[in-house]
Amino acid sequence: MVRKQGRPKAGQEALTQEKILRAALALVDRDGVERLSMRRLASELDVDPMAIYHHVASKQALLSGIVDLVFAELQVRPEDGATWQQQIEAFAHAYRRLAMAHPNLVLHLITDAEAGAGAALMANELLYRALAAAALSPQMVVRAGDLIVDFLNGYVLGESTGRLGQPGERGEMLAQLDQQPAGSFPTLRRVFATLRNTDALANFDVELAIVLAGIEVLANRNGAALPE
Amino acid sequence: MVRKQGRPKAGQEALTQEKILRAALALVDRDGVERLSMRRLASELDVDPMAIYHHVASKQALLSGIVDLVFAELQVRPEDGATWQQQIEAFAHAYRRLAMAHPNLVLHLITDAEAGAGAALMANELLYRALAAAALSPQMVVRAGDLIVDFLNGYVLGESTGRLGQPGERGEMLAQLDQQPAGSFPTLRRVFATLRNTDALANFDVELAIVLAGIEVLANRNGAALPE
DNA sequence: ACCTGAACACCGTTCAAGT
DNA sequence: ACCTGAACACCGTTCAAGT
Repeated sequence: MVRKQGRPKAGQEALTQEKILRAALALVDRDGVERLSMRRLASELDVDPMAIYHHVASKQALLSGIVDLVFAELQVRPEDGATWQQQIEAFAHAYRRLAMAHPNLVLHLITDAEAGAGAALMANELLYRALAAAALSPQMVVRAGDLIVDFLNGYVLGESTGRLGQPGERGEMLAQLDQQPAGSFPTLRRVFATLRNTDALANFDVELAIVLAGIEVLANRNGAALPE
Repeated sequence: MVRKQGRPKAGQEALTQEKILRAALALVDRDGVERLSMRRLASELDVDPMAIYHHVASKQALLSGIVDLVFAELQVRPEDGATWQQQIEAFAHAYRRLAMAHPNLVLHLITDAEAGAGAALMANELLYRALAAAALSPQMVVRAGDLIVDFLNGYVLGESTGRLGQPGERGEMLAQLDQQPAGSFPTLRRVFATLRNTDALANFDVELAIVLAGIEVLANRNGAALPE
């Protein structure tokens, strides 16, 4: 329990920002953001709590650093022969995979805008390239891009907070519904009646397909494409 | 600063759950969720911090209570002559209005699934009724409903965290872009070049319209509607 | 029954002091 | 230059004590 004071001698590993961020990410992945504290992190690193402040400015900066770290993993290799729909699907899947690799961080991933800003740039470049290939006007490229990002954020947020617990079950909602007076919420009952014990499945892909279909409609309806 | 101890006499207003929740919501609306603490709330109510625990079980329960309170305000009057698109638009606008009335709470509104569960039931009933009217199969009603909710959540989250600060400016992103080496992010530059100083506008409605167009495509493509 | 006040086990962060 | 340790101003929550 006794630690050396002062600068570590050669041979001892020094504390670095990278090492701090990695440890913090591991802690968040394991226990959740709310269990991340400077003091816990320090004890994880076997270091005085205040040592961390020499490498990161504040807890806020620590979290942004983790977000950056995770966003840096986002890589979509642009396939050349792919249609614009396939490009967007590839991006969407990469984004979802990234988010679900760190479910406890999803809220911050989505929310901490100025962290991941660099990654956001790359993400939008990919997205806009695909949308421009769909022959949308610049205005519509931006709107369609925003829509896709909004949808993705909403989806991964729902998924990470366990909106639907397990395949097939729509847990809380069905439970709630069963407590309501008979005759209330008729449409809900009708829909779920035909759905109970239906396997839940590629919801993500279906929702994305609807969005893409909507964008396609707009593309066909809309003359002014991006100038080359 | 000296307060009476024990049960308040007749004539003095007693502390109630309702009063606590209202004060907490006001505090959140004014200062943000992160400034909400039991102790601050108590001092706002001119009461010992621990008095609150007699009416709400924990801070978590307090937050859920606020979320419930806000969701209870969500009311969409179903217009009879409306098309299913108009019904969904009405719902979407009501949801967005609700969220933007309490921007500091949006994250919890979206995230705290088991709070607002009752409101979620009503919301989904409205949504499903509209989608069933679009002649979608039960499976597709659920997917389309989820998509709309995902989109709405993603949108209001972005809007509440100031994704785009003010009309016309895409602040952070443009700033970031200007710092990058020339030639990088070609599509982004091309899109924004034709967009700078274009007024930002009814983005929400455009994004929603794309979603509705996508759902319409699916409705036409898909035979098995809900049985009456 | 309802409110109080001390206490416990935590926080993030500052700052002077060590090596 | 880098790490430590005490200190400050906070937290949420428990529990015994007041009226």
